[in-house]
Amino acid sequence: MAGIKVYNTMTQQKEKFVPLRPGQVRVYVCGVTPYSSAHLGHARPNVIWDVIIKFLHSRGYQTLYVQNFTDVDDQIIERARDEGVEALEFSNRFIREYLEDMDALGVKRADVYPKVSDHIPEIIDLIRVLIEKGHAYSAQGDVFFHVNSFPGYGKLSKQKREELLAGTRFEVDPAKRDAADFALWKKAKEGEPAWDSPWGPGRPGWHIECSAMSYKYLGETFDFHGGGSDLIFPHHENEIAQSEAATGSPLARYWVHNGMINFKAEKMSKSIGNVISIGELVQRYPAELIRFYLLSTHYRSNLEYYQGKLEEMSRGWTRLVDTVKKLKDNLDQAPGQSSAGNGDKKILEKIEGMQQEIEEALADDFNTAMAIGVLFELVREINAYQHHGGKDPLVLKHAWELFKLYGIDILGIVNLADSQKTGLVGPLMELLLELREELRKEKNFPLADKIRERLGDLGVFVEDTPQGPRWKV
RNA sequence: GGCGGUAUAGCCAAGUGGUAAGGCAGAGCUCUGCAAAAGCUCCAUCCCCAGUUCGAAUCUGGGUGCCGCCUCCA
Repeated sequence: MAGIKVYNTMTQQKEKFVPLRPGQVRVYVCGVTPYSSAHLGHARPNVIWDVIIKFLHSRGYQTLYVQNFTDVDDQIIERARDEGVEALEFSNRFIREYLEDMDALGVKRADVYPKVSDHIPEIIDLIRVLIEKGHAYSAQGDVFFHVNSFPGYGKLSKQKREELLAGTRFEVDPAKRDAADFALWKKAKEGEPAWDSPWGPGRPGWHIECSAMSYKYLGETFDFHGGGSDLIFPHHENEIAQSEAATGSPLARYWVHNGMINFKAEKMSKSIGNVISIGELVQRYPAELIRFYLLSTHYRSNLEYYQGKLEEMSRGWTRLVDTVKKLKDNLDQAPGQSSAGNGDKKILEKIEGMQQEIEEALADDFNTAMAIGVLFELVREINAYQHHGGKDPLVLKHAWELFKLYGIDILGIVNLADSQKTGLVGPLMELLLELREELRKEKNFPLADKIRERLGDLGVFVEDTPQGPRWKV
């Protein structure tokens, strides 16, 4: 089986993946600051890591997956105050919604979702260590990380320290020794949530929570650190500085960053306001279609979204899903005995080859786009086989197993359930189609066509196949 | 201005130095009572210039365009 290779932002190349502990993979992915509804841009890393985790499981790895919530933050405090509610109550609402959105997308939950508000002591401990080691200093109730004390600063984003200072466009806090120094602890302001600390009441700065929480749950060094490419600087750079200055060990072995989703050639972003919420999306489209869209492009590339994009995607996606559904039906009805003719052997070999291609694609920096491409080759192959009358259960079963493993279990882009066929609808449709079949036998085509047409008006598509009529909503 | 990434058919998109996966759209055909579905066939020499090489979309150098980061951001 193909070994796994991963593109590492740190080294800017694909590397062979070797976990720190044999058979076990530890993953930290930066989550969100919960002050508004999750949007499509947030869905991307979640779906990608969902696939990576499931793929690792299929390869026999155990995983420990942590994703944080930064629930102590300026925006949260501000908006909660506008609404007149407690900051934590405010953020908890969006955390719940976030988790529900990810559930709706078929994302398996992480093992731990640590929140900043639950880890203040750990954060304080870490800051204390950094001060003791001379990497941080307190100044009138604030604590800053001293960037010049950490020689590796800039190694992830490939920035030079001097140039970072030159590019500063914001007002520099006069309490800082250097403009590039960043806050580990912020002195409390009037009316803001605050915790006691050795430096007085206050709250953590933005980056320190990830260092403290990843250390707590995953240890000094773990395997994957993920997140959007917009986090490379300053967030991940600062995490590295804090963690590595404190422990002396590398923070993560592989840095994995996903590309942005653009709306009209511009990054989808809460601050720009051009977002499309996940809640809205899952109302309108099947989760599997959304995942299909997200996974059709390699995770490191940028991805476009625009009105009608999902409709466009759905045409190809429907062909995939319909093929799998029909295949499954035919397999369930197929005779138990395999005839194993010569033609059947040939296609079995082809299917075998496709499985290898998919494995290689996923192992090669999680190339889901290529894996989907191969799945479409299988679609064509198995449709052609059945088109020409092939029905060897061995062949059907093999094809089905690939669709099941990759299409359903790992990528999550295929759904078999017809939610709208539940209740009375199913039996009623069966009755109607049975009667229509009798009309067709009697060559009463005008009436049969009328039924099909009227059902079409209702959004029910009927097609006549050699195996009898099929319908879908 | 600095740093990173990217540039492949009408659109989306993969691509490991050896002569361009896949999807959508389009054209023709087969099957079908019709329709649909499905199948078959057709549809690109890879931004520009120079170089390395027997051979480059793939490597090197130089351009140009686009995106991201440098301020909160998945």
